[in-house]
Amino acid sequence: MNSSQSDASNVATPAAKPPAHETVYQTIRGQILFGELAPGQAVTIQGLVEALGAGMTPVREAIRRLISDGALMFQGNRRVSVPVLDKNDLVQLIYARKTIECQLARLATEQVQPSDISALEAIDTALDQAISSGDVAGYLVQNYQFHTRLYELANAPILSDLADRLWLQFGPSLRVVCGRLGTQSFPDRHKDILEALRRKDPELAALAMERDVAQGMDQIAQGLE
Amino acid sequence: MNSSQSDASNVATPAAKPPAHETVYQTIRGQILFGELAPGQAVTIQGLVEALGAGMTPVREAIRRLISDGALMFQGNRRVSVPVLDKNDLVQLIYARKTIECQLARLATEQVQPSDISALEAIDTALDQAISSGDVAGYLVQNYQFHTRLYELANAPILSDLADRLWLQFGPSLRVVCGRLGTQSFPDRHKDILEALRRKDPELAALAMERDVAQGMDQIAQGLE
DNA sequence: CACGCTCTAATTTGATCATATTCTTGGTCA
DNA sequence: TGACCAAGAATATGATCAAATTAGAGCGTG
Repeated sequence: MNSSQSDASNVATPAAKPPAHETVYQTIRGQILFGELAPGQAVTIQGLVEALGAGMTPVREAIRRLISDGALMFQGNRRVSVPVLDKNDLVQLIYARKTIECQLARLATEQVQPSDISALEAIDTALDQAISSGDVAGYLVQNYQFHTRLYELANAPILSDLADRLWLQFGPSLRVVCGRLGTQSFPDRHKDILEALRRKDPELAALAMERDVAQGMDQIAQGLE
Repeated sequence: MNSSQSDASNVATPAAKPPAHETVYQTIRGQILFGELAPGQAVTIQGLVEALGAGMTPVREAIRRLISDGALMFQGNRRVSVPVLDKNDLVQLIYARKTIECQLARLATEQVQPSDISALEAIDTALDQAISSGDVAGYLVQNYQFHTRLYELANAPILSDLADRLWLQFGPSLRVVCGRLGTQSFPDRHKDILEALRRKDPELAALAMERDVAQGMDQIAQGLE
């Protein structure tokens, strides 16, 4: 009868430890968005089991989720790899991002509070610092954070999920491009988005978002040669 | 020598039996789209294990995929259920369906072949028969088939995946509505889509698709009271 | 004689299952 | 009413089976 656990865990556990498969999922997801996994790279279950020190079942479940997300690809035989985008994929992603994320920007504008704007400004400041210091990984994280936080404001979980899915698909390619070009050439469209939020002008926000999306996807397109 | 399998199995096995988790996934997916699972219904792993006669691991993986698809919902504690749509969800689904599926209709129109139109007409005929005979399940299947086949023509896998995801989310609710109202009140917009395909007019196809989507989603909206 | 091809064996990896552990829940008793 | 307890379900592990890729040896040919 060890009291180490039962203590105060009855009514409300403040942070009921996340299941292993969730932790594994978030870890791999982060690696795909920001980190080690590059387009075309093969992903093995047993490799992840050893790398993450997790069991086999949680890793398998996480991989299934990521395949469903479009973040990983099931290669017909039993191989799994990070997808490589072609021109056609990119055109589709551009269309989807523009329609979905512009709408999220509109919805967010209608509901935004001053405190929300402050939080986004803080992220944008961190983003600027990452750019000026050439911190590619930091840039990617802050950029993703900015969009994610903005979309949370829209109170539109279904559209936000769709946007997340899209980010997982172009994330690896964006990382490769940024790794090649560095952070020097990013005019910051987020200032325009923030200005639109302050004015509470949905169409202006959508326009700024469209430019931001176009710019980011252009980077990737150039990276494809 | 039976040529069913061994023939030419060196280079490319034509139908190398799908893994169990794939089979289970497709089965549950079908049940969500057309069948037994209603919005709000609880789904247990062990229940599916017994119902499908499958092992536990494949069922778990299939459920993770379906949760990622938005077809099932993870209820915080370890419970899983079929999501219930509210008004806000429906508004988002309508926007996403219109933008994604209209674009798919445009792309399909640009690439459609006469044989493709014939195949779609055959599906539409079967759909009409299902409507006139009051076969709700048949209507749902043929309707889904019509859209899926059309989207395959667009040669846009990323957008098609997004559309599939959306269908999985409103599928259960559509089924409930159809079960209540029967099949009598469905003016068939597919004829307009087929006409646009024959004329190779992308914008006309997009318009017809928008009407079809609006009509279907309207049914669900009325079902929500 | 050397180069290349194919068939086979071994290793690596994925798929599945049986089982132990942990957590939620509903009932029961003080 | 509140807390404890038991039952059932989900999570997680490791082992086992099956499939596929790779490496290597043997054979044939230029």
